[in-house]
Amino acid sequence: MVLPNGPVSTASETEVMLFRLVDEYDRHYEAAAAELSLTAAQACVLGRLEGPRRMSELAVELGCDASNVTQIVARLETLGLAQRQRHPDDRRARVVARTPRGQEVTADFEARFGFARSAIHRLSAAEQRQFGALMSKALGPELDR
Amino acid sequence: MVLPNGPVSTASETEVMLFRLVDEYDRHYEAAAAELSLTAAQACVLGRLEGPRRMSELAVELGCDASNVTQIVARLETLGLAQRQRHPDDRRARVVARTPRGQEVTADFEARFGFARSAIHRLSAAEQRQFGALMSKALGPELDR
DNA sequence: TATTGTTATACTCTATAACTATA
DNA sequence: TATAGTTATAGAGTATAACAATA
Repeated sequence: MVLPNGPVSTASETEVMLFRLVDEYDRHYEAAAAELSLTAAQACVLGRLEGPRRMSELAVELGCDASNVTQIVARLETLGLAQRQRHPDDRRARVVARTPRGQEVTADFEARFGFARSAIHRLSAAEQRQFGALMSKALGPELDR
Repeated sequence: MVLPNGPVSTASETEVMLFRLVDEYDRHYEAAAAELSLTAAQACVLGRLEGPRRMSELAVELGCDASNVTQIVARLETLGLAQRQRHPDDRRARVVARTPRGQEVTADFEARFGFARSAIHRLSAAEQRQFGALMSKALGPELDR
């Protein structure tokens, strides 16, 4: 459950909208994963395997402990969606990649998780640009990652 | 971990910004809770206790099972932040409310979780209105809850 | 009989600490 | 010695099923 609090008494209308936006986003994300019998974390990791990734890279990217990545990737491997191999240059390291089945599931997930797209497509092209610019400004200097 | 996937290949710039916005929101939420030794779920439930709430109400609102609410509220009770009492009119039901200490912690949490406010305050008043209107339009008819 | 909430159970996420293999 | 990853373990979120108390 990653739901934000409901609107607080001092919240502006804009804050309330932001809260709902985040809430809907997260709910749609989990629902799309569940439709494929995946947890959000599994869908999340699988989605990041555009190409072979090192375990450590994933941990940094997700901001979580390496042991956590180990477990999730192990599960994806059991499910036949990902595979670990030794890194050719550093035999301590491992690289994870999607299996062909993992590719399919990823595509399926992205098709189901249409929230971002469908939400944005309710806006005109000009509104989309405006929206992006406003989010960028709102996020401010935290953009570094 | 409720991180969305990284930008997919077909993602528009606007989608990428939305992804980052949601990501930052969730991270700040969890971090603020952790600073108070709370989990996100605990902070979430505590934040919803503006007044006495029925367990069943909370479950519906959070979109989760009642047994889940029982556990989280029980933990909040152990921590001295909330308290359950029998509903005066229906002795099957219970109402949960914050303790005075729970009030303090809630205020503290909201002060720490300044993300929404600080993000929005990077925008001018006119931009805030625009941003709110765009989010509202993007969310579309899902606003019913 | 239906509803509210709890308990028991099981699975997953997550982190910490200890460990193995490699550098 | 330091780094990459795993294993063992424990706390928490979550759902399902069975249950008690009340309606």
